[in-house]
Amino acid sequence: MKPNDYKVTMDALVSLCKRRGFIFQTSEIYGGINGFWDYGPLGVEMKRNIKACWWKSMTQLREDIVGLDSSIIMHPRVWEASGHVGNFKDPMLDCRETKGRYRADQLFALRHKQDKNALMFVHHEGAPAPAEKKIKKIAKNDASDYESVALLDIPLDAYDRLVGPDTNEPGSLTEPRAFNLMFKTFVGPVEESSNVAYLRPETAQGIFAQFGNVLSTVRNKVPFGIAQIGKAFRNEINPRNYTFRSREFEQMELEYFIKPGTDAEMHEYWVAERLKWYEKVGLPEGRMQREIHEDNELAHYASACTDILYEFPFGTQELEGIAARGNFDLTQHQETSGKKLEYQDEETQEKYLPHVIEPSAGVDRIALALLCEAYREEWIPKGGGDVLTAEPDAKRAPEGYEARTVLRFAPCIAPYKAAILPLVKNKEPLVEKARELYEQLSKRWKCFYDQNGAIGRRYRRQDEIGTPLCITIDFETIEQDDCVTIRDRDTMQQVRVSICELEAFITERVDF
RNA sequence: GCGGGUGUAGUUCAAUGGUAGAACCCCAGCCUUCCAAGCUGGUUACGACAGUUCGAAUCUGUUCACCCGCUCCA
Repeated sequence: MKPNDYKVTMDALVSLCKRRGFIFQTSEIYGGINGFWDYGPLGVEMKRNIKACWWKSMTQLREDIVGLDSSIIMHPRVWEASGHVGNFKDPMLDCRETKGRYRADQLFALRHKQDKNALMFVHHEGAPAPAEKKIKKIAKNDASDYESVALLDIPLDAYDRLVGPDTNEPGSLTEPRAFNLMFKTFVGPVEESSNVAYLRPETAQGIFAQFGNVLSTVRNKVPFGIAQIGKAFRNEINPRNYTFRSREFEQMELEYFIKPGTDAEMHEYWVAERLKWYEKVGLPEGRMQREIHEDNELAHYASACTDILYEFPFGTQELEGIAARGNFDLTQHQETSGKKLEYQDEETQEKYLPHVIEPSAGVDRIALALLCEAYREEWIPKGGGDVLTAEPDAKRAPEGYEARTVLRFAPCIAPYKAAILPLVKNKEPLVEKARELYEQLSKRWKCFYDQNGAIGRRYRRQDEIGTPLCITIDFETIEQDDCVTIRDRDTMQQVRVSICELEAFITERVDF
């Protein structure tokens, strides 16, 4: 089995994440709460590294993008303008039989004009034909004896006489329930409706709402972008797959404002840019997919949308969506707020609302993908030779081999960049030198100091948390050459490096 | 939201309605000159709440969480 073919099981990964402090269930001592997760000491380092790599690639390595950190709670009218309030306050209902889900306000029922206890036939708005057929077939009546009534006007105690749009038996429809995916809260200590506010369901709207202020302070010219990283909240109906679909999550969003008409070209550019970034943080092309949304799947304001997906053990799922949103959002905010958000093109003297390309990525999903991708169980031959990738179902390594678990993170993602290890701990000069080196290197990188137990055990422990480099101080370091042994996580090969060249050596291998 | 499954130590697993055990991990000490060595000692668990019972990890109910399949995912 080739190393790249290894496929982790979620059980093994979840177990390691807890054991080593990457991810914990939130408030676990109280039994947890569905859809929320905590990042432990290693997880938080890893997640910060993901965000730092993104932030650097956006705001440091290019001069056309600036950052923003907008508040999580914004004026409620932001969400009216964006469409989030209007689109998600609708009551929905389910069919127990077909498992279908419908918007209650889009359904109507044919009700017998005289017989109030007769069966009623539910149909979609403007499409009564199937229900009329059922009147003939099931109720043996004439459709002209029936009148159409909005489903929301049907009393709940009559629901057992409703025949659903896709069934022939009554009583399969549940009561309508309000589905609003936004978290509600109150601003100020008094809980009244005039104080209702929402936890943002996406960071993007903070960018659009501040478009004017940013534009007037940074003097950037179109095309230019505003980047933001932050928490967002959605009351997902069904959180699933470990941290993949959480109710509280972190987004990295870029709104890249462009000249109208360049949408297709810029959209393509950003899809390519983002794929390059994924490759750089350790998600190889082979496990990534692109999904291009067809015209009929697009939201009404979008002209193109491409999802970037990763092959998780539980299925191929979305990490990032890159949408061409036209000027929908700026138009909405301009209209709702009454404030001009136009951009003046200095060359043409033309005023317009820029169009926007929106690469929107989920930090937690990327973290999960990176963990899945990095996880390997390997069999190491005791006498040297080729390392084997463990067979998934094998309980233990074959004769002559030892098992190791390793997270093969890209170094820029690894929680610790290097472990500093004195070869033995009961020889004071070694410990002293190691501590000195640890303190020196810690000024530049997150490092780990460990003196406990045999050196081999310490190497394996670092393998399991993905530390790319182990730096060992031995007697030669002290007595002879002022060099250290650097052991590589992936190859397990060792090289001697002079301490004065150490920082350059590490920089070359771990920096993004 | 529907259906199915599972909850015992950090992890993986035991325990006939009657004293909750093991392995690995972890911690401390000893030892140790490069890939999970050894010795000694140590910490830590029945998801929660009710009920049945003289007695519940075990039986019943409720609930919470996680997993699988559907569903949903602006």
